Amino acid sequence: MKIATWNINGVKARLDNLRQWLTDSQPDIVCLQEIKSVDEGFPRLEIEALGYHVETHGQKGFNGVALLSKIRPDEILRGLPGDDGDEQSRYIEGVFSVPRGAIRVASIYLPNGNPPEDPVKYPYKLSWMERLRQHARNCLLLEEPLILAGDYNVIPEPHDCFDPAVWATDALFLPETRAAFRRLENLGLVDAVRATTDATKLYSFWDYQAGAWQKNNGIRIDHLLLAPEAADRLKATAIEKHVRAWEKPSDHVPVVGLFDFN
DNA sequence: ATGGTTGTTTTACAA
Repeated sequence: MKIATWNINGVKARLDNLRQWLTDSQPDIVCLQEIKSVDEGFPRLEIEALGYHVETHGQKGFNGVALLSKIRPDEILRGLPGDDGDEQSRYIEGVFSVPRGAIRVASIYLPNGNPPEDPVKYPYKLSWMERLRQHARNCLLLEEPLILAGDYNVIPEPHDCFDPAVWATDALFLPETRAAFRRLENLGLVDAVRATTDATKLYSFWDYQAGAWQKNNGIRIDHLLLAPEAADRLKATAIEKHVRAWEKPSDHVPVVGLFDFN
């Protein structure tokens, strides 16, 4: 079973790319971020025509997440628990039946947090990460395959970016950000890409500006974090970076995990 | 070299 995460930076602007990629890559479950659309604006019919079930948690103009799946989910949770006042659409979770039980898959768009000196943005990022940790801790009690996939807006380690000095004061790489990400991992969650390769210069995002793609000036911020029950089933991962060279690309590329749940 | 780009029912802001 192929499970992917992709920040598409606007589903309407990226519809041709999304259709091409779904047709080529044939993922079973796709976690999308930054659909930048309300639920009614999502190109549902076009995606359903390719054989996918569509669940969205949209928002006008910004943010917005979705789950596309070849099999229909049994349950859907919209919004990250822990703050009823949070208006931002950054979390959707689905439960899917597999031969030996059920898997739980979340699409996560973790707050960017920049600029870090902003009185609201960076504290919001850190509190959102703590809410995610609390929710993940509860999910782990179920002892089922859990896959938390998305744009974490976190560069976990210096070798996950082209030039650590450039990112030293950025909300994606500040020590407090990385520590919060480690607290999440320390629950027992495994970074799928790092579990399957020692390769360096693996990136999932290249800025549109200053020729970042051409210079391979990228960062790795899109991650699949796996509960032990999912990590035990992980066979391979891939970062589908060829998509970044397409016409009108997103600044992120799909990151996929291949699992055997049979 | 203090630049550069993309998306959004935009005309500012987020990334």
